[in-house]
Amino acid sequence: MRYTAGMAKRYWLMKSEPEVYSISDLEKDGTSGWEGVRNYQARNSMRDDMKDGDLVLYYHSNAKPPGVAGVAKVSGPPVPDPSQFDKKSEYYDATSDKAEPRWLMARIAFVEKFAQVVPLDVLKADNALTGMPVLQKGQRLSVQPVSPEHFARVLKLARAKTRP
DNA sequence: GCCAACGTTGGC
DNA sequence: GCCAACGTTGGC
Repeated sequence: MRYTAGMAKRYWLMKSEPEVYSISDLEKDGTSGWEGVRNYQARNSMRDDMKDGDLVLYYHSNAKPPGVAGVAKVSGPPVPDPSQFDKKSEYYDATSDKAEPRWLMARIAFVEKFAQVVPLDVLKADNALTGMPVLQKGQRLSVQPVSPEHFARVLKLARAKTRP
């Protein structure tokens, strides 16, 4: 799919540890549910604000180097996170009601894997990205809003990377 | 592996 | 409702 910054209503950044689920895993699977978020602010974003077609910066945390590895898009409406009802899952939540699930998750689809990760230190060094939430010290939120300007800038940095 | 920052829990 | 203790995140 061809896309440009500016075509989505809203932009997001989602963090994943690549050893757990990387952009390449998403590429292989095509789509994926964003299971295991147990933070209310992140859940609220997925439940209330993420809409079909919104574009997502796919961020690799706890990686070498950490940084934005590609782009995904929100696919369809939020759905209950199945892991909350799975007793074998580390994300099992005995207090969640099946009729009124506590944890809703976004579904996302693969869009693009960057030729090279745009590393965190490059993001931090870029004046146009001042104020971007992921760059703030102590920012642990796994689902974050991104401004259209910041999204476009990160895409540009990804495109500017020299190819091997 | 360390540890600062942060969110959640639970005693009171 | 306060806040200390605890668990987790995530860069380094």
